[in-house]
Amino acid sequence: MTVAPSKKARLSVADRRALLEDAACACMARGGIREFTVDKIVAEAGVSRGLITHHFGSMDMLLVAVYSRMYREWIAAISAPHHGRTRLESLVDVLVSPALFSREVLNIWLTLWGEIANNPVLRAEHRARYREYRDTIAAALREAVPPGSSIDVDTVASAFICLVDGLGVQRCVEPDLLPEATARAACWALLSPHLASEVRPVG
Amino acid sequence: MTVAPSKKARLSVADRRALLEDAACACMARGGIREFTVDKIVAEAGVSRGLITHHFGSMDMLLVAVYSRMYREWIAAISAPHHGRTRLESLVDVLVSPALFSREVLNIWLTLWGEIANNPVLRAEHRARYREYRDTIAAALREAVPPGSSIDVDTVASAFICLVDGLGVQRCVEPDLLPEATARAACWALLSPHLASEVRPVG
DNA sequence: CGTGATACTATACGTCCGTTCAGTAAGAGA
DNA sequence: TCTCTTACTGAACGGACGTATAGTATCACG
Repeated sequence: MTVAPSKKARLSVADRRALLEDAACACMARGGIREFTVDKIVAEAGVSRGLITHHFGSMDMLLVAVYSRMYREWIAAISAPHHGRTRLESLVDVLVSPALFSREVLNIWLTLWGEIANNPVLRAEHRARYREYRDTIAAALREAVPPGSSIDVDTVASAFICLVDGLGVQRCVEPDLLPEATARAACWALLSPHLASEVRPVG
Repeated sequence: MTVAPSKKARLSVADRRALLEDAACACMARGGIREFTVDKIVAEAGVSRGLITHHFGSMDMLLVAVYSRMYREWIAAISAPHHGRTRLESLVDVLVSPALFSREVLNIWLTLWGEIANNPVLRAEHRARYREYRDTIAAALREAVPPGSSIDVDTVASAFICLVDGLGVQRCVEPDLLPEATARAACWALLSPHLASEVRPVG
């Protein structure tokens, strides 16, 4: 369970913060916001109770750090190099891959969304990150639309993000009802009508 | 704020339960799961602390009651009579109407999803309700697909539900970024390719 | 006009929450 | 080797949590 590399080792601020964020994510993945508590997180990280305040100031600030970290990793994952396929194809594949489309990861997102909706600090963080996310998808989309097309890639990207979010909800709540292939098909059902025919994968 | 129709009136079990469920929904709509507490709910309802245990046994059971109620009302709303339009058209309209597509209602759903993902009792309740929900949409869809079409309406209904869920997340987290018209357009973008051309509304 | 059933109140209880803070010890620089 | 900074510990705090329960008051029924 608990990773205890050495008994009394002092870590750099960055390393210790990362370790606490990891532990916080593990707790959230396990039981949502109810597991996001000081006691659970420090037990997971194998440190003392005072350390969260020392490094983050408050639980709210740790929550923001976790959110920021999740978004950063998510965008990095969908921006990963694509081997001999279109950017959009590899992007969709990554989104429905076990790395992102797992109950654990999605439970963290679902939990964070519930907090964003009710936490002004988190919402401010969200605003900036969402823009970056949408732009990444819009860029991939722009490469795949037929030349001279009049569609607004930002709008399509927004709708696509909504679908991906909804697929995530479904997958998190009832994983067996939504296999990876079905999710991928749903993605292309939304995207294909806007694309040049040669870039549409088989349905 | 608090609805206090009479000072010491004794209500029927059904009425009092409904009143407590209303109060619980109001709290959830206001601040998610963090407002779903005994103190907040009884204050909202204007009753004493013991009443939740008396009528529901525990907070967990109240949560299940709230979930059941939300789903019942949601399905009733999308099943409402449609005046001179196809069932599918009026269904989509209701889904993006202020009655359902409001920050308050969606905040309750978002909160409940987070709980379903981590609460076995709620998940069992969800399973039955979701089936009913999907069947309602599949029925409306079946009326709109071209005769002899080979599409699987259940699959399309599932994908559509995911999109609606995702639109709800987006709308709840950042209402201004997703106006009703955009949401409606996203719905039809997913549905239209499967429909007979004469039933597609203008984009 | 009693009288029993029970909707409802109000208090008390133990647990867990996030934060504070005085104290400890590790490790870099001298 | 000494010293100073600070990462880190762990106990203590006040408050909020859900639940249990003894007591009160209301209404149906006789």
